[in-house]
Amino acid sequence: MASDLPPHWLHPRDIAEARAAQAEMAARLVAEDDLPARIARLGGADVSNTRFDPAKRVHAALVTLDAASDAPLATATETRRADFPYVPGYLGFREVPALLACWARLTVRPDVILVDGQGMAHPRGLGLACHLGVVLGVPTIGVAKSLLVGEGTPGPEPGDMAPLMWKGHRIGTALRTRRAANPLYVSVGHRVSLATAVAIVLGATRGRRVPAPIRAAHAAANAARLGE
DNA sequence: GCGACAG
DNA sequence: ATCTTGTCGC
Repeated sequence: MASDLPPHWLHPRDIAEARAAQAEMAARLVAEDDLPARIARLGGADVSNTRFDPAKRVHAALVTLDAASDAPLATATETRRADFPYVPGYLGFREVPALLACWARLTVRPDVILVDGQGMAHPRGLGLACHLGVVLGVPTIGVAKSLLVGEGTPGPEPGDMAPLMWKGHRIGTALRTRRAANPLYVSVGHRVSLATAVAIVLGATRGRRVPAPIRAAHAAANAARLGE
């Protein structure tokens, strides 16, 4: 399993090496639909950090929810020392390792994972969601609460959207999921088209700004940090 | 050279 | 990401 993964994804020595690894992963990225026609289970991924922690720990969480009821079907968390610092544009190298550990122990696997971070709406088209998706070979969607690059402002009503543009090309969709709340920035992660990604996110929102799978993952990651 | 900058 | 209560608005 780990044998056919890019050689540098785990511990790049420096930014230049990380960039090269992203280029390798970008070459494997699939931006078209290649997932079940009917999504029965939705996954959520998130990582929380401990402020001023000398051990530099990260607390990752992966959850699987029943797509129709939002009922939790499985949860896995992993706490470990971050082996890579937070550098805008290279978040995957900091968070993916712990998320892989979660995936290994997740008893019920989702059809697609909603990731708290950018997908292709990234300087080199390889945000956290793409990174996780390519390494796992699983469909993923990037759902960010703020921008890394690009611009686009949707109308005020839930469901309103605007193309997320950057340097003359479309990299995602700025989506209003709740009135009077900042938009969400949805982009392709892996094996999902942008249109499908947006439809899935909207379908998991239900009146709240952040879709249920990510809210659940966020709660699980915080529990892991505050608990033991 | 000066900002901007997911989590 | 994290530090933090009440408060304004739909």
